[in-house]
Amino acid sequence: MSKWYPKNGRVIFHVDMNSFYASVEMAFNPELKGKPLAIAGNPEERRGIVVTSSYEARKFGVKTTMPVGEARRLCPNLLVLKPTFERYRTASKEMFKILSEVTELVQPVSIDEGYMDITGCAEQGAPPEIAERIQQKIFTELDLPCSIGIAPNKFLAKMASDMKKPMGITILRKRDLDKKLWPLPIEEMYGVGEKTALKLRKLGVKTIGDLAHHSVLELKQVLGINGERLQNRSNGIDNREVDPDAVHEFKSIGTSTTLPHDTTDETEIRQVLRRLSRKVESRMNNKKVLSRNIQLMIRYYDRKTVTRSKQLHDFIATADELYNAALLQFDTHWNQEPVRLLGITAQDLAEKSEITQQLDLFNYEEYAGKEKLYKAIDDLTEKYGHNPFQKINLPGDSQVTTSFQKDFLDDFKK
DNA sequence: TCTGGGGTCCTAGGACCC
DNA sequence: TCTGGGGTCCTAGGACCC
Repeated sequence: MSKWYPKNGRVIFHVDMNSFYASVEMAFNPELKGKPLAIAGNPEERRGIVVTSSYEARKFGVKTTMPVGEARRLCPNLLVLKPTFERYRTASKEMFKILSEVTELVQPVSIDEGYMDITGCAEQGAPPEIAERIQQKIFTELDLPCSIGIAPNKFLAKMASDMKKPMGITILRKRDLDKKLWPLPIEEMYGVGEKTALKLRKLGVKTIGDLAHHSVLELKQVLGINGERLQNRSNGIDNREVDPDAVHEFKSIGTSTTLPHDTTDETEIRQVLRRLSRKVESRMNNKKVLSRNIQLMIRYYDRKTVTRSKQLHDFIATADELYNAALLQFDTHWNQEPVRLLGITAQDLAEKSEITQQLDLFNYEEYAGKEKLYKAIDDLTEKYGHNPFQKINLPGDSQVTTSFQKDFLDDFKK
């Protein structure tokens, strides 16, 4: 047992669902099983790229991000379904529930993958046995295949889960690096994308092993701090912890849409911005957050993309406020060329409850029962769709309390 | 056949302050 | 007459991931 649970080390799992969206659709409709299937948007709306495909489709060369037209050409019998995110979210929740039964140290990283730290799970058996049980449970209860990587840290676990698919379980120990990790082409390393791979190739780095043994000085010159980090990873060094709370600490909420056709029509553009604002508003409401920095993204007909953001004086959350902030950015920065995509992202987020507590800065304790006050504010927020008090929440704010707010607070004075 | 939509992290320059 | 060094905030954009 000590062989599996070292005194000075960790045992990390990376659980990766195999072709998740396609597998969920197959679980939902078993008639799809065994058939070449792709999940993709609507080509008429220019959203027609493959998001996920079944292994049967992959045999024909169908790949993620491939336009549907090309996928159909490669695989004439391809079945194409639009994504049904509700199903995926439900399946995802069930999957993570199964992981949580093993340990609470589960960190979801996306809808279909997550890390687990099972260092303290010795009494549940050896790691490969635990992995096997998890895999079987997800398969029998949810009808979904997954691969699991077992390693002493996140990076190696991630690389391991990729090595055998579908339904693989792969152990990657430090002593296996030279045989299992280092021979892989540099492009397959997690964290190395197109640009970085190109730079590394220029340095003569062709494999992960080359990276592990390259001059760190040169790597830092070309890639900055990332060069050193990537080299550490390639040598199996990664101290990042499995953080179950990370999933709650989101930093931005954004939405974007590719227009059915490029446009310079400002009426149309405003309508789209309205729609995006409402969507961001509703997602912010769900997460009970406010934002103080709104970013507008414009992608032009030639795919050139600009982002323009602005730090605001107040925290905002309503669709109107989001729209106004986004429109201001648009009017200021649009270069009159045809627009292909628009996006609005709320950044610099803060929890509503924390902002409400800033009322304390204004010594509103003088008002009867804080809890009662907060309750009343919540009721008003519910009624109006936004917190009518947010404008007085920040110190140094030139905006004064409105008469409505004054009256309200006066009502609460003893 | 042209390339979606959701994110995170990092860098770099300018403004501003001490 | 010629300007250091450190720090933070803001903005824009790049790279990467699923």
